[in-house]
Amino acid sequence: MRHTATASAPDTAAPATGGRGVPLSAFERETLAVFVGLARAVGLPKSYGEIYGLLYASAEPLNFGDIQERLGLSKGSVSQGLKALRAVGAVRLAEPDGGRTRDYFQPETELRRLVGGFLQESVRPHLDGSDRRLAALRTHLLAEPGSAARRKILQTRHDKLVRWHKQGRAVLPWIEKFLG
Amino acid sequence: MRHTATASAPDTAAPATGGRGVPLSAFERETLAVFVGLARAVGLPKSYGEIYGLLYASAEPLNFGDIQERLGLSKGSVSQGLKALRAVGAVRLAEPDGGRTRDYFQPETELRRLVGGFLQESVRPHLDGSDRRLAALRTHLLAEPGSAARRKILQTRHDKLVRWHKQGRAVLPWIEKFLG
DNA sequence: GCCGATGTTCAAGAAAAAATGAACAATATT
DNA sequence: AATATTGTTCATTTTTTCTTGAACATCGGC
Repeated sequence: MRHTATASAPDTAAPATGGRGVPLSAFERETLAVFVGLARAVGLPKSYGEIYGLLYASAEPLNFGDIQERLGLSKGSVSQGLKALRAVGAVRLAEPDGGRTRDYFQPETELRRLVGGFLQESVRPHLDGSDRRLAALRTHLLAEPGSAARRKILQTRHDKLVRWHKQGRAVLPWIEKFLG
Repeated sequence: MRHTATASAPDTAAPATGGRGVPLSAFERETLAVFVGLARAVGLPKSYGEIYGLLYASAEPLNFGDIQERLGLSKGSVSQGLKALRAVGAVRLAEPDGGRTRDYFQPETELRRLVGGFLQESVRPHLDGSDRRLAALRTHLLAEPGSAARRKILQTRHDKLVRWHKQGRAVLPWIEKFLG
């Protein structure tokens, strides 16, 4: 970490992006932008993208305080962001180096792991959730009123939906392999 | 459409989900739920999922008024939703049948087209946007200060990022083919 | 065992996204 | 052409999501 200025900071007009410590270089800012965009595209909060981006643009591991200072984020955001990013395997602890007492963080830079973690943590659950819904659907379909023809069509639709689901599941491992 | 009750409706306490016309059947509600979930997972508004879901659960094509009534959505939402869904190729016009004057809508039910349209309309643009960013990054990287070792690391990171990008692009057509 | 330094949790505030509705356009009907 | 019907646009309101900050844990050193 750079120095104090943690709780005693006189609220020095925190600019849009960028904390009070060492300001971000052009390289860093652009890298952040890339990952913020990516995060949003994937439905993650901007701050997560910033955190990952900062780590990615950093040759050395950073600790909690570094991240907070340089990005000008609240402790809460940094804490939650790191937690989530670690959960999907996008961020890891650096090996505990000798004298250091605080945890230092590094980005996972292998695309395969990154995507794998994301699919595992974010996509799978969705698929599983739908599984239950689809089962329920099958039941309700039987109770659906209407002509035989109508029923037939809905039947077909439902079958297709189930098939989609299976295909969806099937592509995942495939994608991972492709990126390996 | 069913009947009047358009502008003259006495604001009959519109329930959470469900309009004033024919209420949704269990089958329809569950189907909606599936697609609302899917929409959210993909970053689309809930209402888009509802619209597509309703069409999907419908054996016959529906028109603007049908959709608005059954879902209890505002005209604005239905209009925008249909527009967006048509833009990604998820919804199509039913062939103009004889006497009908209004447009009737149908869901696209081929997974390949659906996903293809989405990738084309939503993912591609993101990739293209990043392309420019990455170019800028390369420039800034040269201006980045620090030791040779540090520069080397950042260089590597950046190269990896560019490679990811290429791989990302490469998987897309592949996914489409897989779902064909 | 107490203190200080680090981190976490979560209620409340801020920001972003989506839905609404009313004014406006377009199209069909008479 | 006038009018009624259908659909679009967009400023405003509502809802959802993200961020903040302060109270509360945890851990290491003394």
